Amino acid sequence: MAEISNFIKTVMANDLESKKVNTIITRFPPEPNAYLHIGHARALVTNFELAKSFNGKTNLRFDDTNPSKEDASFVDAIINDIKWLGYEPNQVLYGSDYFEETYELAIKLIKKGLAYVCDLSQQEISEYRGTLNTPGKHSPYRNRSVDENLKLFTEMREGKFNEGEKVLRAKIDMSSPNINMRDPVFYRIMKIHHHRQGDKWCIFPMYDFAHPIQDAIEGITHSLCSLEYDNHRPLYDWVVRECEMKNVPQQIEFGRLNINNTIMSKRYLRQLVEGNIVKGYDDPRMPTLAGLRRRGFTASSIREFILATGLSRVNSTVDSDMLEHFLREDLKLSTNRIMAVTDPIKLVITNYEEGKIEYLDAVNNNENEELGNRKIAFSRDLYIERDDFVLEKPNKHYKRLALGLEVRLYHAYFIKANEVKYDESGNITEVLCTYDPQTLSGTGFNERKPNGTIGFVEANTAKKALFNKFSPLLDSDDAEVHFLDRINKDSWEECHGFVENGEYNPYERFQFIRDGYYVVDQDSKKDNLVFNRIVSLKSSIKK
RNA sequence: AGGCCCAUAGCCAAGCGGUAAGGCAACGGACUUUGACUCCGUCAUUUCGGUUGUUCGAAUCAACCUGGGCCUGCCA
Repeated sequence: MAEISNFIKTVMANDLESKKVNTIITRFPPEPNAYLHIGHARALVTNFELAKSFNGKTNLRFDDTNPSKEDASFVDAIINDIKWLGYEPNQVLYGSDYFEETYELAIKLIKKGLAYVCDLSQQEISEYRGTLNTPGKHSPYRNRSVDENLKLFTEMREGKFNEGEKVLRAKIDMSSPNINMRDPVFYRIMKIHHHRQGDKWCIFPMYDFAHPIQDAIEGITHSLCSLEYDNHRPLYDWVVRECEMKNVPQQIEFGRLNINNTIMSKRYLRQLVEGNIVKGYDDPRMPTLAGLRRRGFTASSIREFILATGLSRVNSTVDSDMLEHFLREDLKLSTNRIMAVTDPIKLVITNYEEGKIEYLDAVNNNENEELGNRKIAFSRDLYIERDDFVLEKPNKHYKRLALGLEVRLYHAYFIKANEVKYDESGNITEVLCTYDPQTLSGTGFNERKPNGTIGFVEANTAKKALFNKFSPLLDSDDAEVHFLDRINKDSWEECHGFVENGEYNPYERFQFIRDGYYVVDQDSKKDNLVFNRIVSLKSSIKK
């Protein structure tokens, strides 16, 4: 098991030391407006693993302070993904459940003279705020009396004003070089139904006010977030201090995780789903946890990937090879390896008895005897992968079949290619071979070395299968305009092939000997894109 | 440009004043019932973005420079 990044551990350890505390509580605060994707997994795994390593706990808290963007439909999916990843939240909480306390704290700030109701329009607030280079100026409403603010704020809550008419603002410093400190808005009016609170509220706290309060109320010791909240930390601390919260959480920022050639933006993922380019957030092409799960990724491989990849105060873009590496690592001992041919070419063993089918012993996994053996069919008529055959051996590294060469058929015999048949257009339709019965796998035959080992499937018994060659969703650098177009065209190639007719359980993972292909199960009742297998061995083809 | 943050190999990432961990990728080779796996080897010394400085000693400290990121929502 990999360990959590030193960067965060060190920060944490120092902090614990100075506070004389010996346990921590973290929280994972998704906004319920999308599915979790592999990028979120960094925060997710980090929060949970960190708590675990300090003997602490992690709360799941839905950050639902803006009802215009959120709805309940993502809540279950998020909980499900977290559990699938192997984590059990200490509590499942909702930011909106603290609205009453949050409101009381706003009153407290007003009484302390640190918050005021402002009548400026949105645009005016923006103008008064100043720019990066020039200080802002005070709102004309900044010096309202405590009593007047109290009255107005109460009326805001009672719904006496329209959206946009008034907001509650903190009174901090309009000339601060940190624009977040220039009297930030803490409450706005939104006459919208909230998925959890119903119509109880028409004023909603902003993230900057609500989040630190929620953390403090829950006793969160360390509030991890991404780099862009760095500028908000002074405000976070201000809120905790001025609200006189007993618990003082520490905000720690770290970089986001990206994976190359993978599109991670919520906006684009939403477009894919809503535009019906993919079949939902759990489509195997999606980088969501649900999509990766259907693509065959294991929870443990994702956890290990996140831990191994580390984190720091830099947004990182990790090679997708790394993700696949950890999947292979996880599957290599635990899965059966069955054979399949994605782009078939007929292979006939001319010296094998016509009409006979024999069943050979095949090891399910060379590295894990416990997985046992299975029987695979073998006969005169086989299919092999089209690019496992070439007329002439091109170089010394070529370890597949060519005319005149002998290779091993995996789990079976040595065969030698003697002749090729063509169709009218000159395409190869059939390779004629002879086999050597002495060379059966497992018999210890070692008088000759074959020019490699290739996979095959017995033609009469094989199951037809539809494969998709998966290419990851395109790079986020690509121009927006071409975005959907490209995904549609290039990310999904189908091909018809065969899988050996084994007794494997269709819902069990196995490794398949070609990299980058996924089996499509057409028989599924649900839809015809059920990916129940992961294809994870490293590329067996080198050009 | 005002403020803050960041910079170690193709990609991640340790290191926190004592002479550059590890992983992925790549490349040699051995082995092999997949070219996988495993094993062995290679892969930052005009070296840590650059330049100056402090120091017996600097990736680590300081200053400046360069490059990148974030911030002017009643989003989170």
